[in-house]
Amino acid sequence: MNYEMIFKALGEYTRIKIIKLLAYKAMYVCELESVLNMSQPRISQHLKILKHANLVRDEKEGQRSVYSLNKELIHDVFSQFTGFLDMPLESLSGFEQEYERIQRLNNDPEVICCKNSGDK
Amino acid sequence: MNYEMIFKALGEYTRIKIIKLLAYKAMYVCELESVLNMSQPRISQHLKILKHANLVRDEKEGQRSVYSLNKELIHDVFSQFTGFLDMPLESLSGFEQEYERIQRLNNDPEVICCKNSGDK
DNA sequence: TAATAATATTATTATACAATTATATACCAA
DNA sequence: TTGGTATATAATTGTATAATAATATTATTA
Repeated sequence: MNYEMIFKALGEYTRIKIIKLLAYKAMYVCELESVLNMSQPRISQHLKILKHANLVRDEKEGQRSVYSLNKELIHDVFSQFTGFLDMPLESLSGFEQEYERIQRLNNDPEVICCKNSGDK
Repeated sequence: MNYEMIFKALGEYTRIKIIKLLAYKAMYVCELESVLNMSQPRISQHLKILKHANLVRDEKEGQRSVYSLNKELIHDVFSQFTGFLDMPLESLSGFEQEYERIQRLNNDPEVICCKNSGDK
């Protein structure tokens, strides 16, 4: 689960509006266009970003595309990120070096940083 | 609750690392600096963004600052955003025009968009 | 098959963001 | 009160992102 990509996709006003509308109901691009009163390329490009983050799905219907919200992913990313924060550091891939450096800090705070009185 | 600001703050790799470390324990800037092995201004600037989003708090301790994670906000933003998605459109401030345009679409699909056969 | 509709993609431009370097501020200790 | 430590801010540069305008692609229909 790529938190950075998903939160980045969520962190933009136009995309939040699109997500909210798709939460209401699945829509064609042209419907989003009229409802949001925004240009078609603008909508399409934001939909592309949301799709890459797996936040929406699309289905071809002739010449149209119906976009729908992937609510499960939103639920999952929230619960998994909460779990990620609660997980012990030493068991997290991607934090090996950080965990090592924290251990070194715990053992010998003077050497690494905060030269004066290493205890808070 | 400013979803855009909060999700944007969450959507960056360095900040995710900082958040994870602060979830482990509150830390000084200089500790984050050594643990993440990143420059001090880089850390400080990301902390500033996180603080503006209310994701972290800081407390002065002499010349140092202890930063700690605001876990409640993370929990709140997740649950409130889920609620936001489930909320009926008509009761949402900021979606008045969109709601109106959707109603118009429902009444007369031909006029607004998707010229050919307005039903999916 | 020509014309149009719906969507996607590309090019361009302007703005936002991240990282670095340099500097400033505040606190502490000798 | 001088020197050093911890943090913050400012200036700069490079990259990423968003919006628009223009074009391409695909499906539909006349």
